[in-house]
Amino acid sequence: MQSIERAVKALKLMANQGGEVSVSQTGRHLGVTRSTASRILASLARDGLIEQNPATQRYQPGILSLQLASSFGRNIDLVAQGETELKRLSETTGHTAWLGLLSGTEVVVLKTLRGSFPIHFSVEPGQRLPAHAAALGKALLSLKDDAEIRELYSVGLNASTSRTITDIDPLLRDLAGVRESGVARSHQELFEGINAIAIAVREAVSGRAIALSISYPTFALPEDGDRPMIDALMNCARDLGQRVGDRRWNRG
Amino acid sequence: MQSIERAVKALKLMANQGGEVSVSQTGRHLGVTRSTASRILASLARDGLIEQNPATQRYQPGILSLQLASSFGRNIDLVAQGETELKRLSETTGHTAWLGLLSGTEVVVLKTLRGSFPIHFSVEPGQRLPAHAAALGKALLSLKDDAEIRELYSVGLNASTSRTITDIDPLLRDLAGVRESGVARSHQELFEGINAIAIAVREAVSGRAIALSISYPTFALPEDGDRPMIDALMNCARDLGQRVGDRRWNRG
DNA sequence: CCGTGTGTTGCACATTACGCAACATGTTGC
DNA sequence: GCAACATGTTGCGTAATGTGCAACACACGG
Repeated sequence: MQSIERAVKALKLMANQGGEVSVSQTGRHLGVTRSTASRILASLARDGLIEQNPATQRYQPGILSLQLASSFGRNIDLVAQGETELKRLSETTGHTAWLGLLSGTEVVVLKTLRGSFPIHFSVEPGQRLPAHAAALGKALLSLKDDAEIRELYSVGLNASTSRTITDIDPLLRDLAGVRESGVARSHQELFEGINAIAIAVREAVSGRAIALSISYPTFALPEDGDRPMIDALMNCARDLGQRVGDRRWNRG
Repeated sequence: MQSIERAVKALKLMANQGGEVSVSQTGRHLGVTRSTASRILASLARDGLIEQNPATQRYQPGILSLQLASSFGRNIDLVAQGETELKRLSETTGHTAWLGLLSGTEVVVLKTLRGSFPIHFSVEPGQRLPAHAAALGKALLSLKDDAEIRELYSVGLNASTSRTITDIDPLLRDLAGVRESGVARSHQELFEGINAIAIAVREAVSGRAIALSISYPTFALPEDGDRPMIDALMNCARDLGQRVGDRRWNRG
């Protein structure tokens, strides 16, 4: 169904462009004339999925897009259960708990929940982070095999901070460590002054995976290490895994 | 563009059905055969706007829908400014601050922010509430004239609690009061044990409107009335209105 | 084991979306 | 102030595209 697929591609472009596209831009991206692009966007706007900014004439997400997104995950057991786990995680550790899933080389943040700690950092749900720089992302990448990861990163790795891993081989070594220890870390690799730890949980039947994570300011790292936080994280991940049937937790 | 409009209608159905639709159901709703419905949904799923639940074979919102929604409002001044206002509102009053806009007879909740008060109640962003029962909704309805409101509610008013206004004439009287005082109230009309106050702000050029609101447990209503909360709310609404050019605040 | 419900795929037809061109409306540069 | 350009929208004729029908595959229940 050509026109619908073009329409969805236009929406994807919109999401990638920070929520605003022009007709011409869309036409170029889709390889169609401006007339077609105009008609596609007008059709999408007809029921409020997107809307045209009267000032700029550009198109942006509409109310319907919000309503759609609000029911995301409601019928996905892993996500619904994961969201309840977040509360426990932020309460026991006192830091910000994150939930995310992988989309290409990016992590989509589904939800964040701040803890009692006064310093707090997070992003809006729906935002994307480079997977190779985020703990969430590395936890999820570690579920894939090296060949697939090389394929994903054939275009290269962008740096977010001076500590970001920017070559594929060090990344694969890091991920091997993640598989062994079961925990992914990012120490200021995504944001200066922010550390994070993460664990992925996979649903047995569907193969779908999400990751739970804790982020905290680098200066708040305890003298005796992050072991307590990791234990809290592991408890949550294990409970979630048992409920959705992750094999890794169903051994003993 | 027929097929795209059908596709958007399918998405709308999905949002109304709590995030899951079957092919047959969609076909019936659109007045097309199952084959067409199947092709429409498959096309929407191709780039991840929706996805098919492998267990139930039904379709549900996909990752792309989240990404779209996350950029909603980023290019709408009124919404962006309103979100920053929420913080001040929840901090000064200690209660939960809400931001919403009208869609038909429903309020779409854009964002909520809890205050310091230990009891807290809210819904997820993107969720919809019946406008005639919510303070947010009544504030927004009060911007319309009676004829239009009668038209909107020609189907009738559903009750959410025993205190919900269920007839059009009392609603119009209530809204007349809102226009006069500038503040909309809902005392347990939407949820038992929850009160709320709200003020709408309109953008001068586009005519777009949002509402700011505070909700609090009924038992927490101070002896001396809700005047302090209303003042806080009015301050925020006034500041927001001045920044986006609401005429009501530009007199003196 | 049959009956019913569901989701998907070929196929032939004609409905529908396409590019082209033209128009309207800014926006930029001299 | 007037070109020169860029952008968004609308008719129109053509042909590509989406449509219903029918058949198939599969799951479920009696």
